[in-house]
Amino acid sequence: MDSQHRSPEYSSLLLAGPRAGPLKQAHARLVVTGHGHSLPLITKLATLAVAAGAAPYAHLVATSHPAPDAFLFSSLTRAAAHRSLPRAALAFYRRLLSAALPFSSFTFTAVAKACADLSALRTGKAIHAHSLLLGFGSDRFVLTSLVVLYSKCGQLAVARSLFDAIRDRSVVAWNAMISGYEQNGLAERGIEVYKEMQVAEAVPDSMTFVATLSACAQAGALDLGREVERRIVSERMDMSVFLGSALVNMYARCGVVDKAREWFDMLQERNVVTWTSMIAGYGMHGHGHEAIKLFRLMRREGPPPNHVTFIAVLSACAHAGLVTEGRDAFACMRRVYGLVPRVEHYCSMVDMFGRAGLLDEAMQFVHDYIPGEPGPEVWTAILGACKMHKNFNLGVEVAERLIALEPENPSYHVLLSNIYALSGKMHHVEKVRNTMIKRRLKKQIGFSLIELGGTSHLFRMGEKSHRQTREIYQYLEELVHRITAAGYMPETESVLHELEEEEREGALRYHSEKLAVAYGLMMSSGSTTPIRVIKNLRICGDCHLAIKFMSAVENREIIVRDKHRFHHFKDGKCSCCFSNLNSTKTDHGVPLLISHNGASGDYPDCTDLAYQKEVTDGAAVIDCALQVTKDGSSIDLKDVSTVVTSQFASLAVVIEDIKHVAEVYTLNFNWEDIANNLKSNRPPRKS
DNA sequence: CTAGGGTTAG
Repeated sequence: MDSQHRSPEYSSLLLAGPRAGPLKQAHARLVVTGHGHSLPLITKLATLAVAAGAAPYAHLVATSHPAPDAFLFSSLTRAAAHRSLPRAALAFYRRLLSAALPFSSFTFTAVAKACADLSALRTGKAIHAHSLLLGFGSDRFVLTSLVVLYSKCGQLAVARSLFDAIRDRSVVAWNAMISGYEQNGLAERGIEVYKEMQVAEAVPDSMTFVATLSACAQAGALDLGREVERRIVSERMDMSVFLGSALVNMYARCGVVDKAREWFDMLQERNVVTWTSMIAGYGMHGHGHEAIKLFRLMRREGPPPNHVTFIAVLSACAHAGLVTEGRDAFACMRRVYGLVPRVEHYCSMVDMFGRAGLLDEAMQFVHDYIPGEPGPEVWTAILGACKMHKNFNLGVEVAERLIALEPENPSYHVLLSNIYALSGKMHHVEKVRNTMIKRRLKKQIGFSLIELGGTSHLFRMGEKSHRQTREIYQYLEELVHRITAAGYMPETESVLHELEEEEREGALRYHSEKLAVAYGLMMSSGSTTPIRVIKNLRICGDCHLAIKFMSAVENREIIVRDKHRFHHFKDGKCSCCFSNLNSTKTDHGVPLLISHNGASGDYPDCTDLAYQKEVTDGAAVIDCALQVTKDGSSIDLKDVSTVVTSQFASLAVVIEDIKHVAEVYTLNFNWEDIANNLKSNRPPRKS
């Protein structure tokens, strides 16, 4: 609008835009016309160069200026962070430091994002401390960027404490916190934040819904997913490709494939993620043919598939026994799309041959296609096939190879003992067991969840803490009698030491998934809605068989989502086994609400302890640095020590963190004085 | 003569 007020030089820069070639021409013009030292022009030039991806050139332009100012380097820092050039952003930030130029909060948001992109926790902490030293400790933009930083580095407790410290939280801050939990596998906590947001009457935007739907997908929280969908529709939100994909993904991963497809068809815009989510949804539920059909359509009229698409396609083929289709897909991956297969693709292929009983082909594939020495993932896939098709000699060989590769990994010992158990060599099973005990190797603990009437019920093997324990066990006993009468035979030997499974002899009938399913059936007899259970590990072979029978004798659809996929049990069959896949009908109607926590949540493990420690340390750093005066030149030692000694446990951490800031950013403090002062002001120990 | 921040899908 005011282009007539701008100099021709400035206009020529704008005209060049974020393109390296034209920018260099404009640069030449600046030099020739004598504007080569104009800071505003050089700033615009260098910033555009960063936007063009030419960070080294921008760096050269900026540093060759005789008197660069703060505006120049902070603009460059921002531009680089924005273009996801984190290393360049940090380099420009260091220029500001070494030139002793002033900082603004804008610089910190940029450089925090750069650290987040790099997952650089140590540098990120130093930048955090530095921002505190300069008095930006309560800037809501800086705090939000730090929430993202600590989330990306897996430090959720620190992220949360910073989030809590934000006064007047913006929707961006809420979104960052929801997505932070979700990305770290703590979907339940993300959902809690979404609910807190409602209570706080903060206004959500489309990113809020995208993040929340992802959390729902991860947690299997179908009811909340539907609620979010209703809001999206009733508020007439713009259906961006992000939002659309999030909806497809939510429905697909919650097991409502038809609804996922409805959205998929309805969307105006579909990209590779939308297509991949839908294909993966089909594959996960055993609809291999649908997956392939959609993949073919994608090849004809969709965006080019990528690595993730091929993982979905190959896994769908493996589970549906579509060997020819899988082979074709694998072949076109590199030839047509130039994608180099990764270990996941190799594993899916091996798994595919293995499941189809083509063990020789699997071995041949490993030999012909996998470059170098195959990794443990590939051997594990081979082993799965050996187990399935009872090839004990090869199985033992492979398991021993795996143990040699990673002696401390408990799951390989479990696999070996499974093979021995299946082949009836019980004395070998005992030997492996003893080895595990001697080396203190423990299996992961499994649990299953079912949500009824808005309350989530968690079961571990042999769980006795539920208030209806007696009824549940009684119900399960009766159920086992009935399925036994129908022909069920416990897979005793294999279950005795099942893969990644709850163990303890004689307790196989009380595996967590059996308890959860029994509870669901008991509490809803007479109903026709499917039973939905989520398990954190893979379902065990015996439970798989038992639940097939349960679906028949109870005439109920039972859906179990395990670590890898969905199992739709109906009429004595499961959707995951292509050999008995006759009915491919998906669920419909209102299912029992299921909730699930991916990692810690209510489930007692060591995570919460770790959280406690983080909170203390993080709070101490913040409190301490807040006591430091704004220009960073002097510290009131008394104030610092008062605060820090109240957080006595984390004294060392505080000193270390601030020291690190000083080293990197050449701030001159007298560390010995500070340390001594802090120590002498320690509170008396409790007697 | 110079901008303007932090958050999204498999």
